[in-house]
Amino acid sequence: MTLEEIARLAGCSRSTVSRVINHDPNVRAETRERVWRIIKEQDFQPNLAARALAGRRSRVIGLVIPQPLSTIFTDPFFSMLIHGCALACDERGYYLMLSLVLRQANDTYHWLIRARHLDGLLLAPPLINDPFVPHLLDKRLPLVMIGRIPGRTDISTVNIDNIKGASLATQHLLKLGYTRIATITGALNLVGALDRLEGYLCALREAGIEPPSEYIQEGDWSEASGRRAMECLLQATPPPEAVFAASDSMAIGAMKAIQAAGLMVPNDIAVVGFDDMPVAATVDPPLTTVHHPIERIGFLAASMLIEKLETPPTQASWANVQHIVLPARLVIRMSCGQALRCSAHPTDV
Amino acid sequence: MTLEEIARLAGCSRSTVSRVINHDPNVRAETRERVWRIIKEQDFQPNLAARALAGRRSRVIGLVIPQPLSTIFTDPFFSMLIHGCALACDERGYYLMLSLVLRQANDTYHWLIRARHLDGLLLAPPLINDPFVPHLLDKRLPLVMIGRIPGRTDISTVNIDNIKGASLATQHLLKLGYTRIATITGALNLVGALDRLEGYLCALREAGIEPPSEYIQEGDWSEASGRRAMECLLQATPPPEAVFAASDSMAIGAMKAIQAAGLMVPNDIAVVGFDDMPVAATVDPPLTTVHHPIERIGFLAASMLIEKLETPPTQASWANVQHIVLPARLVIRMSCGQALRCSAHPTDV
DNA sequence: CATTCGCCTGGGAGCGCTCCCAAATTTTTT
DNA sequence: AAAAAATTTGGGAGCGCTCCCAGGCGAATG
Repeated sequence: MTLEEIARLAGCSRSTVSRVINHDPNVRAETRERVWRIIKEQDFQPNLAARALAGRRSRVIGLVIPQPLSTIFTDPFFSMLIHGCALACDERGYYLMLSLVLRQANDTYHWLIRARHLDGLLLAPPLINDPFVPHLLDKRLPLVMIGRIPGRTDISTVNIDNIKGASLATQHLLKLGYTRIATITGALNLVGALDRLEGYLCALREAGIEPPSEYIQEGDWSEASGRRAMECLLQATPPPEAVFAASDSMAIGAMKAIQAAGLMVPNDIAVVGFDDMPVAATVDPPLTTVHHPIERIGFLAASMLIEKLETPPTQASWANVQHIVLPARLVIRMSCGQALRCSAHPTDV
Repeated sequence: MTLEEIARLAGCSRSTVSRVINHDPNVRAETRERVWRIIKEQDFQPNLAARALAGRRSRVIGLVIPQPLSTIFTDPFFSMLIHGCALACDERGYYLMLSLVLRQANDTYHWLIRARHLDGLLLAPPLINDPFVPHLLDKRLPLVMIGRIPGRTDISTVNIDNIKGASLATQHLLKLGYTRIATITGALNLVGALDRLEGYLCALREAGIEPPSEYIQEGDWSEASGRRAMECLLQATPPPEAVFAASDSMAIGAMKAIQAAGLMVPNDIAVVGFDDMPVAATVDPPLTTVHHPIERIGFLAASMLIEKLETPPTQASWANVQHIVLPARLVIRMSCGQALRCSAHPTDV
């Protein structure tokens, strides 16, 4: 089944059918309807390879997550991100290709791009100074970054306001009266982790507090690392009264360490997380955290990229760089100790 | 950069370059080398869309995992499976497309297949009586199943011997002297879970033991479900001395339930898992389990599919159905209590 | 030495679309 | 009513490959 055959059945030409499929407005309403009816009737799908070859675009966009497969497929963060991207692609008739990094990242993407298989790229937060990014830009491949990249304003980005979010969380702890506030950071070779650390520091300094260096522990986003970091924090003298963890997983790890030490959250030590992942609401006690609309970010990034792809490069393409920064919002639950300071129910270790 | 240009640089014709790229033996060695050199020099990649259009195949195979995204991206099982498939594809110059099920599965795949975007499909274990499978077969799309599908021998499969594996695990517990052996099954709408249950039952019956129905608890593969199931088992009178869990996650959940009840593994209750995921070796106590070479299974399934695709359909295609069943192997660690019955070190709850 | 056979090589004919221009049709204007 | 303008339609020319057939060349054969 081809365009030509549909055209024959509809009593018009190949070109008209093509116009209908591509939503070209220059088709008489009546003709359009007739053609659509035949297309539906025959359950016709245009051949993607032919479209790609003739139209010089594949309608496939790649999502690159510079992390090992085992991380991508274990952290629900990525599941949500991918879901958001996939939804946007679906809505606009694009295909999302997860670029699975097996060999050298450079090679693989380079390959796909050169083979004209990819129209554009979504790039999840790369490591700081990732050599891959300049490599991609040189190719002038349409690119949207999820997360910001310091020192470059020529790449479109979608991001949450990490600094503000971390600030909000820390300020909330300050407001509750805690002064010995520690933090467990994410992996510090990621901009997001640095930003959250900065937000934490800013909030404390604004309150005139300079945290001792032992109050700043580096994690790697995982629950296990949160647990280890908290174990270190418990050794500090004096130990902190509250902890801001840069991710919910780490916050949960920290809570487990606290509970394993025979202490209680939030009565003995308050904990605040970041990301507001689904688990945050169901752990015990429910975790106070900063909401991070990951799925929405993925959706926006993919939409932005598709928009770019479909806008003819009339204006200088360097000019239409956009930066979307979504506001962070604090979700107050029990783990920070607000109303709960006297009514906590014991946890079931 | 096109075939034609490479040909010009190499002083030969488009056809010859095409032959070189496609490893056609009918090219003089000297010419072949010269052409390869130019290709490397120019960093040339043939246009995929053109190849797909002219060659009537896309070199893209789809991997369908009939599970919600959140499951796929959370269970390391799938990460390993995907990795295996991706490696095989990479090796043979194919692309793996994860088919993300957003809307109706039927629709999405139907779509991709009709648009000639997919040459073949890898299908991870579908639910029993999944209406999707017959749908796919009607299309005569090359298909390889990971896991078996009862009552159909016309689909190629790659699988581990689940029945034998579960038997081995149960027999091992019997050999250690346990007689009150319970099981935590996987989700029973999956063939794999049924097979593992069957293996467990067979082993017990061979030993002349008929387990009471309360010794058989259904889980859903998750750690949480293992924990819940174990809590039920602990209520049984008399409680079991040993538990065979149909997955490592559930086994770990069970161990946590046992430890939370103030009992010890394996001294009070022995636990055996299934899958031998990386965590199995690192939990405390290390988990005795059945090795499941998931990555290898993915690799084999993808290789088999590609083989099918590249074999011209000379012989009746219905005839070349293959079933690979990999043997299961027991990995004995500490959690079953073997040597450990008197030397267990306490766990750090 | 002419003939046959094998091995290489070149080029034509598409694959099923999109893009573009020109022709046909309709609508608006004078 | 004819002319001009706007709208709608048709078909040619590719996109960059693969497939196939025909032709060139040298070695083996009679």
